[in-house]
Amino acid sequence: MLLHLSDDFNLEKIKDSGQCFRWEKTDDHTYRIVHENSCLYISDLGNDQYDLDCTETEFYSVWENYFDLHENYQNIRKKINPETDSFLWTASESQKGIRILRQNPWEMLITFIISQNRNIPAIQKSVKLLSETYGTPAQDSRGLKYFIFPSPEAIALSDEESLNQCRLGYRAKYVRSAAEAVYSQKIDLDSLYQKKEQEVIKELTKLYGIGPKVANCISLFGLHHTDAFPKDVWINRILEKKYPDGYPFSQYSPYNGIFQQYLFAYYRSHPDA
DNA sequence: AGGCAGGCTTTTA
DNA sequence: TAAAAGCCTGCC
Repeated sequence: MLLHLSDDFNLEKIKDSGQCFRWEKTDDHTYRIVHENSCLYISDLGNDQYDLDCTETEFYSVWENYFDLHENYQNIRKKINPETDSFLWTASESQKGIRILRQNPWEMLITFIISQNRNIPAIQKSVKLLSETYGTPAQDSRGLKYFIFPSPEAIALSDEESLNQCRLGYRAKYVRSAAEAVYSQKIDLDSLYQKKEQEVIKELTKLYGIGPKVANCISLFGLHHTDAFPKDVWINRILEKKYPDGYPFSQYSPYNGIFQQYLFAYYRSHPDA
């Protein structure tokens, strides 16, 4: 189906923002995206037009929500004042087009445990290996195979040797432990959607291998708590250099997480800014 | 109690 | 060789 969008939407910027690790560029304008049980080819045709190889029914039941299209990002960016916060304004102008995807919380839990102390290509590699080892195969609209992200059960019951072959390193024990916690219902991820941010972080950091940074990533990217603010090495450098007198979190609530993405993506592409 | 150094698997640049 | 969307453990 053909889709016209007037709000911020840039596939390349979303892909490069480091929130999704199962996007694959298939040609200059097209990405193949795996989300839960579905797989989508989406092409940027220019002039705010997009071609999606799905039915309207599937678009409205799956992808409209996945891309967070009910939210107006242009409007959110109006909270940024170029006079009082020139750095965030520059970052947002440069990186507008990023959206916070509504991804699966269980997948984000595992993905961001894997992310610690690694760069993005290495994260993609492990997520791919996990999916190919423990996920269910399916066929996309072009007849090509893709893998649905593994269930908690599949990882919780996996044998140690094959899990180690997913190149998780010392994180393998964290991944297994998290899978066991979800599989045994020691933690109920869906219940976290309604809870307050502070409570969510508290629950998540109880899990082995999940500290404040990863918990905030799961909250932002898996539960769509747009006020969550992951502080990684890059963000800490920004806060030190650009906001020595403090960052105005309360002013930007409840969109701290969205603005964090602009800062993160901008600083990574302009490390000397 | 709370803070901090050291270690950790593997990949990437 | 160092750094990478960090966290755990042990020591003070």
